[in-house]
Amino acid sequence: MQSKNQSATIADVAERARVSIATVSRVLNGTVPVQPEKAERVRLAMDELRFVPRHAARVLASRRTFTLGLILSEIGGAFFPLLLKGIESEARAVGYELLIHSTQGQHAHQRKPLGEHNTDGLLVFTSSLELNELYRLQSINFPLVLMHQTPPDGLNIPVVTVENKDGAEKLVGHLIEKHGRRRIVFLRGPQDHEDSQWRQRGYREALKAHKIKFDPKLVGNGYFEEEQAYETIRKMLADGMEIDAVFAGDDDAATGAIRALKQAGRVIPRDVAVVGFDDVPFARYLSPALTTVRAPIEEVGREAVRQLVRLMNGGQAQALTLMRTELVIRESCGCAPAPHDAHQSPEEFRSASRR
Amino acid sequence: MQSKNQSATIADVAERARVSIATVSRVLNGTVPVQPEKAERVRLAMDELRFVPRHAARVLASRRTFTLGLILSEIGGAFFPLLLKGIESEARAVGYELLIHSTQGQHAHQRKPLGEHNTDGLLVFTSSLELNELYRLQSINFPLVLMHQTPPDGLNIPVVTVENKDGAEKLVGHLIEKHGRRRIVFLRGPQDHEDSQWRQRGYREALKAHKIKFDPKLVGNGYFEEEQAYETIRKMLADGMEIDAVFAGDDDAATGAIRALKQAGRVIPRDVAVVGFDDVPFARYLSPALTTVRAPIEEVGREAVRQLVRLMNGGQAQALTLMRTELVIRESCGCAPAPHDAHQSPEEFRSASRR
DNA sequence: ACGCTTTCTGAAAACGCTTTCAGGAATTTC
DNA sequence: GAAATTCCTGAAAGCGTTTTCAGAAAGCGT
Repeated sequence: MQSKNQSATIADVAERARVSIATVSRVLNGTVPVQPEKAERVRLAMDELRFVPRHAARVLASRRTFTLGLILSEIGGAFFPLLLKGIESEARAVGYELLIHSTQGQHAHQRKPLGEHNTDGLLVFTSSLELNELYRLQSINFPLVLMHQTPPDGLNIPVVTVENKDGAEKLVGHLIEKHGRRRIVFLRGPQDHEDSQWRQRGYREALKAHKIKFDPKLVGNGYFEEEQAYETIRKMLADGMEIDAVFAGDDDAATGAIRALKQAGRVIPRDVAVVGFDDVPFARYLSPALTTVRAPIEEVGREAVRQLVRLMNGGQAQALTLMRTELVIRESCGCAPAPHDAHQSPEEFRSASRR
Repeated sequence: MQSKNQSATIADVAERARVSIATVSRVLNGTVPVQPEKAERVRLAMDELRFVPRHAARVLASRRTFTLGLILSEIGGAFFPLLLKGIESEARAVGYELLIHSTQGQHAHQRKPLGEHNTDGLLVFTSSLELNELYRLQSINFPLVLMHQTPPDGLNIPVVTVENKDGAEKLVGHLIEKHGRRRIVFLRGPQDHEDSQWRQRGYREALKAHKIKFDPKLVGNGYFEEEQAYETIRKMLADGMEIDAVFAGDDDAATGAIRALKQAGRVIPRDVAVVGFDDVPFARYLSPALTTVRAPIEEVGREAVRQLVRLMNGGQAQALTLMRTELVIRESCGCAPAPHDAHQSPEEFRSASRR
């Protein structure tokens, strides 16, 4: 029955174990008890034939894919790997495979790469899925969890994100209170990125709380990217804009801001303080070490999977999961390095002692 | 026929367009010309019914999954996202979905998560797949491409990797020739990581070429991880070992080495030079800016997909694709920073924008 | 107008599983 | 000891596509 270069099927196993294919399926899935002796025969036959169930057949018959999809706009930056790590590890823990797709800007595809036809549920990062696709999936009751994006009007999709506004407010407050900064640039992220909008709100509230007038000129585009942030700060400096701090939107942008400032001969943090957001792994290794806000990104990924699993099992998910963020004070805001700080460099001693 | 909350099938479309399901399938896949008028009716019906083909049914019938698998030991470090980005973008470009699985140390799973049952081909990073599974897949002629690992004896699997030995040799040579270092530590990666072995070979050849006796004590474990490297260097220093340079195995480990050295009060590069490998994005932002070897990691990912596609299409793949590496001199080796600041050399601007 | 290709089409057979259904054997209940 | 229950099993009906096969329709050269 089993041709030599064709992998074994459940029928081959059944034949060899002298049972029906139904029984083989049962020992495979453990759905219903099987007489131990037969079960053993089946297991033996599976081994001998090196039987591996065809996933597609299984999916087709059971209408479950045991796969979940992750859809995001772009792979890149220091943020992404953390998120992915959280998602992947949790998905694996609950026995799901992970299908990844990045839309990479192009929203136009007719045939949707990820959806009810190949996954049991979808994790959607920021605005990587078109609105009407979101509506469609919701309307067929397809399990969906949003990350870092609240659902559009009329949609009731659980979301997992971090406490952006609060973090930004504390961060900017710190800059004002502890370091007396008043001309603080904000580098916003991509237009449709909700994190950016919340952070901007936090920025403005901090200003307001300290009676500093909001100056729209101090808001520039950082796009959460090193290069873009570099360019924006470079231009501001070239235009002779007076600034004494930069809240860079995220850590990638902070990196670019630092580069531009150093290039222009500004000393950080003496002349201009720089702070980021996220606390990605390399933030502490920047020079000076970056003051930022720690966002539990990996945990966001894990939690999103958990919520999705609840949904896929027919349960209810929490409408909003807001992860706490935490201020991480290092050097780039102007705070002195800790006495024996492991990350301190000679150069950093210098700028610190000059103050 | 189509119940309200059940998504449409090809039969629903056929009925509405008054054609057979075979015809629907044909306009779906464009396999065989269909009378334009009918084709239009079919397309209309598909739209109206919001028809999305069930992936599983398609896979089962066609015996192709249009999915490729990526299997790796761990998601993490600065290396991984670059690789993934290359793989994902190329996979998308050639119309394949990407299934990801990390073995995360545990090699014991009986049921293989990725294989011929759910993918058309597999990308295997380092030694993330057991030997016998590799043999099994090869024996059934399953398309396989190895990344950063040469195939075990008897297996003839194409591999894509980077020129490790050459890069390491040049790097260590530079340390010796230009900076007169002679007590150079090498932090090796995980035991089974081939990159590490080649780099170590390059390290030894450079020593030999300059008539420096190899001292096994100077070889420590870095595991390609910040924390491990930190610990190893810390211990070496605490033991009073005399060293004047560290070749850290990779950039992550270099970061840890730098931290340990700074903490012990050593000035980099004056007292101890530090160099890494890979040139991950943050390498240039370390302080001092890291001298390292640029490995075209993203390109490795892309090329691996290309080779795999050739294999999946029944063609021949190149047995070995060796990507060139390139020395990137910055400050941590002892070379003077560029005129204004190391973060600003035109060369670095360019490469920065590449990411 | 006649055979002969060439195009297009539909019926039906896979593809390899899960799941329902009904029945036989074994066990329990009274 | 008969009836009722429980437990296990196999036959067969899907799951939703692609693909083969044979035939109908249309085009072509003479």
